[in-house]
Amino acid sequence: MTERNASKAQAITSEVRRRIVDREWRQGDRIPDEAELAVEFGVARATVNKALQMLAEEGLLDRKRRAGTHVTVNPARKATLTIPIVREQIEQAGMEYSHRVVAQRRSPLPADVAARMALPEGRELIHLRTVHYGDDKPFQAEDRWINPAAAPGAEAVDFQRITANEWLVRNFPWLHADMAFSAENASARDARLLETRQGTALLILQRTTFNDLGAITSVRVAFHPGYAMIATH
Amino acid sequence: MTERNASKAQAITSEVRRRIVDREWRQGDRIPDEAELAVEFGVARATVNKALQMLAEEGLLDRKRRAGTHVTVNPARKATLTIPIVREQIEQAGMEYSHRVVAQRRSPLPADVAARMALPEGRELIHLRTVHYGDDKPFQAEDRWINPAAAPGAEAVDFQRITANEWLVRNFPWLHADMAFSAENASARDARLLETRQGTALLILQRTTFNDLGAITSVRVAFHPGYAMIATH
DNA sequence: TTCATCTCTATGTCTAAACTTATTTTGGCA
DNA sequence: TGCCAAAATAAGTTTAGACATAGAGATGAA
Repeated sequence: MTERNASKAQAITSEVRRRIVDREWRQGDRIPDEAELAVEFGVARATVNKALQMLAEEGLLDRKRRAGTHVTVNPARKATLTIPIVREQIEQAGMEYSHRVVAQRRSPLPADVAARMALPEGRELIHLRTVHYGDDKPFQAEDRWINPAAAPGAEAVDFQRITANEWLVRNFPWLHADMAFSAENASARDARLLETRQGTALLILQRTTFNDLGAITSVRVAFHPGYAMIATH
Repeated sequence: MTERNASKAQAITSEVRRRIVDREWRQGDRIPDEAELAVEFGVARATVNKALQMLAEEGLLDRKRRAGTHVTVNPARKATLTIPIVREQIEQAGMEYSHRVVAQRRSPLPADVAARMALPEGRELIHLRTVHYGDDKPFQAEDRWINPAAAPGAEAVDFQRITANEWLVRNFPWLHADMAFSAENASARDARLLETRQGTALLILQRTTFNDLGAITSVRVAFHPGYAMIATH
């Protein structure tokens, strides 16, 4: 057993992980079944089940009824990204947060955003452009569309006082989200808002969220040059 | 209850999620404790516990002993990214996969990579540059360092036949990984390998993996222009 | 042979009950 | 009033046992 101060299930995941990493159990091998491991570790089968399910979710094990549990051959591993709230992220970095609403109006939806939101092109939504600053240096520029049909009350909010993201996240939890990372050369507008040169490579995060009434919001976030989105596993 | 054909725990997560989305339970509200919900749903407390733990992991609920379960106020939601194996990704898109090893040699570790791998600068590792193609169009260019101390046998592998990623992933499961996404303007080399123009914005994935012997490999992947990394939740 | 059907097995799920533990609440004491 | 210790509480974990079910393998019919 590897761990000391954890739950039994945790200790079992650690030990199984160790056996895989140390290649006692090779990729593709079938490992002993739950009942056997329960005996080996001196715990109930439910405990082994919990441990192995965790490792299966992690992508280290493949489990199938009747076929048993195998060490994954080609572990296409997963990473969890936490998308923080900008203000919290900036404040955690010890900087002073501020933001500026560059534009706020009702506008007809352009085709690309309409497709992402599964709404008809030309529908009038709230269109918002905001720049977020850390210690007065541009941190990210967001271009957001908000659907009042799925987020009633949005028209009445003063987004100078509370950021759209915070207001939405606090009031309209979503059921489903699409997300994509890409890179773009800064447009003239991006460059102006982020105080950089046109053409600079920017990390772009495009995210659309949905609840049972449809798309809530779709946002394109352009991060300041050099920004890296970190994930650890 | 919302779901029909799922487990009881699943049905409970759906129903609780619905109550939150429909704002029957508002952000910050304390929800009934496990015992009460168990009675309401007519299941054992363990089943409610499982359901609520799932929602807590998702970031929708905050749970504390004695204090009870609350709807998260500022859900900084998580997204799971699956980092696929290039070849599988290309083949799944219906394209024909091929790759070319541009360079393979032992070289002294530069400072930035050394820092990421927690190895001394100047240590001689295997350095590999590979381009992966889909239907003969460049898909990604990778610049990889492999530590034979953590991945014994790496020197003897013919990386023309099997890609480094596949060989490593199949033979050396990792315990820990660091990952970062960023954007860079294509260098002259990037541009040549990806058959694009210098300065084009490229999505860069930087990943370092570790096992109990230390850093296994550190790789910088430059995707072809326009590539987007997708996550759904 | 090939296909359909049956059987069996390892995982999936649930339950009731017990015990553990973090944390809040309280109540007593100074 | 302020502080500390004790009690209470809600979640965390485990257990033994049961039943459900996917799906691999065996069996048998065509």
